[in-house]
Amino acid sequence: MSADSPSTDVPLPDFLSSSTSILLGKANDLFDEILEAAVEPFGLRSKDFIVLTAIDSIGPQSQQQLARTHGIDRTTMVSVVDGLERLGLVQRARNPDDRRKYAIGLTSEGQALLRHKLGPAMLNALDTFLAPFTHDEREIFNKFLWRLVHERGQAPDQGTGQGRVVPGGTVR
Amino acid sequence: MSADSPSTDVPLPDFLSSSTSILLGKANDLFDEILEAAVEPFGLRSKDFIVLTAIDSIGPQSQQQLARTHGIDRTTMVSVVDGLERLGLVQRARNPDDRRKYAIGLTSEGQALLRHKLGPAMLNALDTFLAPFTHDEREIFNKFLWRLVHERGQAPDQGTGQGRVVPGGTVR
DNA sequence: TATTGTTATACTCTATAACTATA
DNA sequence: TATAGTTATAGAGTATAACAATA
Repeated sequence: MSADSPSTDVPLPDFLSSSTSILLGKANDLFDEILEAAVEPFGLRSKDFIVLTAIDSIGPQSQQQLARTHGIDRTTMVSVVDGLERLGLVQRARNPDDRRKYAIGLTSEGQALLRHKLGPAMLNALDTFLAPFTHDEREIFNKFLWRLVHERGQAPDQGTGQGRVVPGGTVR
Repeated sequence: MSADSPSTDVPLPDFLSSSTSILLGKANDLFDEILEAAVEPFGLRSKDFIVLTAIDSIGPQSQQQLARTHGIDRTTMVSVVDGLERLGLVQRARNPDDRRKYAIGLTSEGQALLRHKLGPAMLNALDTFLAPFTHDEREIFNKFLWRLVHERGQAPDQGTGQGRVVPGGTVR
C-alpha cells in the first residue's frame, strides 16, 4: 500500500460522519424513509402525495404542468396519474379550451383522503423527522433550507464568489 | 368519501414550495448536482470519493466493511472497487488473517489524487453549496443536521436543544 | 455451517423516440 | 409546425440468488 505519499500539509478531507455533505444525505434518506412509510398504508408513494397536494392547492392542471412543476418527466407523469386515477383519487377531464390537454382534478374521494388522512399523516411524518428540534429551531431550520435553495446566484457574503446559477427550479 | 366538504375546517397541508420536506429534497438534489459535477472531471462519482476517503481515513478494509459502512450493497461494492482499481486508485490485497477478505487500500496515485485534487474539489463544492451562509451559520446548519441524524429515539428535548450529545465534530 | 467476493439475473425508476390528436 | 398525451423501449442503478473459496 502506498505510501510514498509525501504527507504534505494538504489537509485530509474530513467528510466522514460529521461532514455537512454526508449528514445532508443521511438526513434526506431518513426523511424519505419516514415519508414513504407514512403514505405506504394508502398504497401511495410520496410523489403521489405531492401531486395530489398540488392539485388541491392550485386546482385542475394538465399533466405537463404537473410534470414540469415537480421536475418529473411527462412520460412518468402518465403512470403517476394512471395510478391515482385507478385508485379513484383523481379524474381526467378534457380542457375545453385546449382539447389536447387534460384537466386533472381531485375526486371527492381524493380530496377527502388528502385532507383527512394523507395530510395529517404527512404532518405527523414531518413532526417525527423534526422531533429533535424545538418549535423555534424548526423555523430556523426551514429558513436555512429556504436560503440554501433560493439564495443562489447573488453574492452572499463570504467564501469564493463562485456561486453558481442553478437552472430550473423556480417554485412559487 | 362523500364529496360534501370542500370547505371543512381541516387545514390544507401546506407542504408546497416552502415546506421543509420539499426544501430538504431540493437542497439535497442541488448538492448532489454540485457534488457530481465536482468529481466528474476525474471520471468518478460521489460514491467513489466517499469510498476513497473512508480508506484514507480508516485504512485498508474489506469490501463488505466498506459496503456496510456506507449503506451500499456488497454486490454493488464489487463494481465500485472494480472501477477504482481500473483507474489505479485502489488495489486489492488479500487479508492474511482471513483469506476470504480483501484489504482494499489506496495506491500512491489514489492517495495523491484524493489529497491534492479530489479533496480540494469537494471542499470547493461544499463551499459553493453553502455560499448563502456565513461561517457561523454553516456551523449552526451542520449541528442541526447532526442532531437530525443522530438525536433519534430520545425525547424531543424541548429545552435549549443546543449542546448535549453533539460532539465537537469537525465542521467543514 | 457461515462468510467473502463474484456473477448472473431481475426489478425499479426514469428518460428517449415515435406515434395520435389536437392546435 | 408545435404541443399534450401515450406507448414501447432502453438505460441506469440496485437488489436477489446462487456459486466457489475460505473460515
